[in-house]
Amino acid sequence: MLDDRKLAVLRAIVEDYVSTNEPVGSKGLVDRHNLGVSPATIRNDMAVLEEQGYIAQPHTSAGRVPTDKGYRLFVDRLSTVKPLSKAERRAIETFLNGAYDLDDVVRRTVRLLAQLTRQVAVVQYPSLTRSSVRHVELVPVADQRLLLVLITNTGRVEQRVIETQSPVTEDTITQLRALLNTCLDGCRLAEAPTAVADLPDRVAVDDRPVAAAVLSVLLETLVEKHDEKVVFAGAANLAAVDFAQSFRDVLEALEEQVVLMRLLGETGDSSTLTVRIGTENPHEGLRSTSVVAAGYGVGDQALARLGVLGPTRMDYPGTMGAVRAVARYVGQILAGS
Amino acid sequence: MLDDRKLAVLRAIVEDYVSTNEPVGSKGLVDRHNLGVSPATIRNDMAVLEEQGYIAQPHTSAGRVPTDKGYRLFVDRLSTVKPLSKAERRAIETFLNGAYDLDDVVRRTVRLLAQLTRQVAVVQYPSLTRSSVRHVELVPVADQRLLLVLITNTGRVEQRVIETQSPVTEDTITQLRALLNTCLDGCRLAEAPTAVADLPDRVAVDDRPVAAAVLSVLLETLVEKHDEKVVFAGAANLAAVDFAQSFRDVLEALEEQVVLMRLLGETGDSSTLTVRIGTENPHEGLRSTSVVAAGYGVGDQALARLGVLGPTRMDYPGTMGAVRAVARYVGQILAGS
DNA sequence: ACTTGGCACTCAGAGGTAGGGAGTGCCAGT
DNA sequence: ACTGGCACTCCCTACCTCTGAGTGCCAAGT
Repeated sequence: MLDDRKLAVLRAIVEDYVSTNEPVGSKGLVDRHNLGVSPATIRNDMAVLEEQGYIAQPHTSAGRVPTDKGYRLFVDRLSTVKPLSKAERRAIETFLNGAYDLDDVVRRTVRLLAQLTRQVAVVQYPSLTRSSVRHVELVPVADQRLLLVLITNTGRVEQRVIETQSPVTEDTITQLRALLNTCLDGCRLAEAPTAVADLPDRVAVDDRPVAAAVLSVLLETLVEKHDEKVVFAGAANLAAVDFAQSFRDVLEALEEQVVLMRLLGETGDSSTLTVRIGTENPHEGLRSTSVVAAGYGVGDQALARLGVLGPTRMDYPGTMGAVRAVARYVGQILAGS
Repeated sequence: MLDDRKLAVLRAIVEDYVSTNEPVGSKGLVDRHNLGVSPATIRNDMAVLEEQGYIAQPHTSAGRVPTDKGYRLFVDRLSTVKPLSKAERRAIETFLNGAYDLDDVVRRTVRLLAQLTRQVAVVQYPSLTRSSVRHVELVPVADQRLLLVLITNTGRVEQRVIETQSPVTEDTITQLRALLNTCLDGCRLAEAPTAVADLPDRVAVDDRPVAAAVLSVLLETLVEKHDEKVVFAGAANLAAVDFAQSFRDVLEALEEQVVLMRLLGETGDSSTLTVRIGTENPHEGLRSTSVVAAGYGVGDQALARLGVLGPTRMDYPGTMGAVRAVARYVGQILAGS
């Protein structure tokens, strides 16, 4: 269907269009790439590519522009992920090594990624459910108020206030704390609810109301999937682009946690790059954007995802290289801390 | 210098320009406001106002537009803060009451403020230094690694990892924890460093290296002023405005923590509204924006600030009302939790 | 069967021009 | 001190033309 030269032409069109942001014509193509044939021949190829839906004309008598389908083919078969330069690698290292807690790691990562790609970077906090309990802490903060602190092996710390019906003694707290930790230590968060289900039964009758209150808050914390935090940075880079739709839509989408989550896609294996181009995108307002995302995590288990959002007209090889490199490096950082 | 009518004219100009976004002329002015005089008279007044620098013409034969100086006068002497409607008050309550921890309070506040004003909202996390210690927790997370958790009376939780030279026993941790809490309980963070200065001297010789490590991390956490977190939301609302400079500049400024901090101004008394108009602004890229900010906190002590950023052409009375109301309400929420 | 040069055709964008209209400043009269 | 009248300015829009890049197609060449 598409011989080698036609593919080469498509690749050339994508590359030129990405770098110039102008519809590319047959003449310019043969000038810039040595294709060994005349413009007229290229025109024929282009006609075929257009018929098949890989490229399109903004209007008659203009050059061609890749369609989403064209970019898709380019990404799948015509490009290779571009490894980062030494300088870029070093930048990643120095930038991320200074981080001192999870919050800081995420903040730095998202800024780094935005800077590297000159686009909008999106980073999801390591998922709670896939990680495991490192420690549970129960702290009295007032007469009838406790603070529950949950620390996971990814360094994430969750806190919730618990209101109790009656004052709680120091002893009860100590007992509960010990109980919680024996039940939960090292436990996968996904399995935690069952591990603590019988908590109220294991304390003195007087303490049961308190235990129940603690339990309910704990469960709430554990199942809080929708709370998976996502942050973004580099919105300013959007200004450089002119989108099909107003980029108000894009900004609005970015401020919606839920949309952002879905944008990155399902958490799958680590280090698998996902590319979602234009209309492949779930969200209405992001029809003219593409997303390059990857999972990251400790070992080969992905804890969460991170990625980049930009115009469909994007340097895919470069962006993919940056995303992959950053994802790997963040994984290492998390494993080491 | 400026008689009452001239002031009324200026007020009318500001109001009209804010609502229509078009230079306002003498004819329209007398039509929409009953000033009781003819356009020609108004023209004379406008000439004076222009000469004094309160208004300007974009070009000859166009209407007048308020200058920064004009807005300043308007804010200082010609307008009153507009109280919110009942519906808006209720919205604030329902929106903020569901919050379950500090993070959530801040997140909700910033979104609420953005929605109410249809502009960019900026909220600073309650400052550490002004609040006091509610509890310190020390948790072993690995052989040679401790987690220090600091809980303040504003509900803020700070965590830091501590690396120790050698393994630490459970006993040592318990002792240190108790010691820290007796030293620090209820202590103002500003005074905390002196309160714990002698920590290493109060433990057994063997434990001193550990105590020193803990102490240094704790001090680090306490003095970490530059880390004052600031968040913003509602960037999408910027799209509706056309700025003098590219709004890339504005977005870039918003993503800089430092700039954002300075934007809100010095933390002063609670509930004092600060308005900074156009060039009064410290930052280069924000010369065509105004900031309305207020302190918020528990009681009359301001812990931090929050505010709104928008075009100089802004509904000042309404914005000021919203900022003031939200600041007060957040203060209540913090006090009650 | 593919490639090529030639050629007529199309159409977006740049640049130029004219007319309308909103607004002003000034002046003389009340 | 205010007002109506009037000449003037100049932005904005609509309309025009013209240029040039790019195309599709065809007939000839390999």
